[in-house]
Amino acid sequence: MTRTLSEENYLKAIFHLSRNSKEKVSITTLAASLENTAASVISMLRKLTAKELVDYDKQKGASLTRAGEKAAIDIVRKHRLWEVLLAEKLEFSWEEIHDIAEQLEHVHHPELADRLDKFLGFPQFDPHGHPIPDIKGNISQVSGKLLSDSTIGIELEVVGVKDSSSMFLNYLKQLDIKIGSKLMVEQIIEFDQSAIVKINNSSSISVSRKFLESILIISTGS
Amino acid sequence: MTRTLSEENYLKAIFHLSRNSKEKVSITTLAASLENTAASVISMLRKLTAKELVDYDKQKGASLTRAGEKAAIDIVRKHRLWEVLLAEKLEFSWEEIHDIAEQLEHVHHPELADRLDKFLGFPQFDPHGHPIPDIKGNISQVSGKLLSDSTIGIELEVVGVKDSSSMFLNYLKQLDIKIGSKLMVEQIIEFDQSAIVKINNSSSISVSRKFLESILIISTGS
DNA sequence: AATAAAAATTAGCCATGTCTAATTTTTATC
DNA sequence: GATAAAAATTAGACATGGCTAATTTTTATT
Ligand SMILES: [Mn+2]
Ligand SMILES: [Mn+2]
Ligand SMILES: [Mn+2]
Ligand SMILES: [Mn+2]
Repeated sequence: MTRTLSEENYLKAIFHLSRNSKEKVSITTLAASLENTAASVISMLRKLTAKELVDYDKQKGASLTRAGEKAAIDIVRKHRLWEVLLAEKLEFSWEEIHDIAEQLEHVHHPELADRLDKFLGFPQFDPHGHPIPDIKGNISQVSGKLLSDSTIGIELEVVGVKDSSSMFLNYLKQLDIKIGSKLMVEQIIEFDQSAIVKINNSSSISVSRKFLESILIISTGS
Repeated sequence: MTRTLSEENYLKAIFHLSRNSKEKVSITTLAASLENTAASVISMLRKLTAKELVDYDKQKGASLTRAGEKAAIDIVRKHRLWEVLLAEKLEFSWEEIHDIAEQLEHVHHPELADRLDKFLGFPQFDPHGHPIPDIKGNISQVSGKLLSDSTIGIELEVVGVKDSSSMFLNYLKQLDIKIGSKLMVEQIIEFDQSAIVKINNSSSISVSRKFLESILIISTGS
């Protein structure tokens, strides 16, 4: 019952997509997320259904079986632990680690994740602020809420990002925003839901709605 | 010009096989080494020849071009660096690391090997006693010679193994032989070239010719 | 209910990397 | 030099995981 790289990527995609919306995942959504065609998605879902990793065809949409979720969490755990190693031990930066971890997450060995976990000192979050599933598969609550859901005029602290793409992270680097940075939403522009945000108590910049929905914060001030 | 996993495994196999015999590698030899059929080997060699990583068809046998050798050394470097990380940082044992490194060696990132190298303190040899190519691709000489080439009655020290399979390494573990262990060949049996070997100055055991050809030693005594 | 748009599905094709079963060289051996 | 064995090659097939181009089904919109 060994899983191919493609199978693992599908399981992970379904896992992440059903986390957000809490719903069954449609073919179209999966296709967009994996940058594959709907036809390809359907044939893979059939394969995963046959392997009893995915429930499908019942209604519209796919969801993970217990076994599928277990497999997905295992991949996510490996992905995030490798990211910690890459960042903390090998000195890679925020925007470099994700793509390497995409490859490392598919390395198979029954004890690998646990050894990494121990070596790294059982980290709770990866460098993007995402929770690392523990050895039993329990995932702690994401700390923080979306910047788009925050109140105007309150001091906020960045605790994570929702988007780990190097495109987004390079943008943040340019703005000198990282985990721990201070933000304050000064104004929301009604016209397009963009905002003026003060960074680290110095410069104020204009950012898009999409930006606001990609940053996780906690409020730390008045 | 990105390489597939299969392509990389062929390059590595040609590299190792032509190291030993210093000759061009035959289809049959490659097929045996990769556990593929001769037909498969031929079609892959065509592909690699088209990519100018392999010279073929000139005479009997394949060899690496300059570019092919560079690629192969890069893979070997990654393999051995990962083995050091697995053994020294993640506490995996001798016989576990090779199979994991077989997967890790295919992870692509321009700086990964160098970061690993630095983090590990620029190790010269992997846990099996094999030299790690440096950043420029230079490979230091294997220290030691084969146990089968040693003189009878001289104290020897194990500095490496020629066979990194878990099968062989588990056998060594059972015999309590590791790098640094002391050996002495007491007798060679003419009949089948097997030998009586004293281990760590205590028990003597009988080992096959194949065994003698799988251990690297230096002489340390009279 | 009729119709249009969106989503899902089917059918057929393709590249990669394998394989088996001939067949053709090449190399040894008498 | 003839002949047998070994090695290389060809031919054709198959599994995987993609794709495009219909077609069918479902969902919305008047
Ligand atoms: Mn992946
Ligand atoms: Mn991450
Ligand atoms: Mn490999
Ligand atoms: Mn090794």
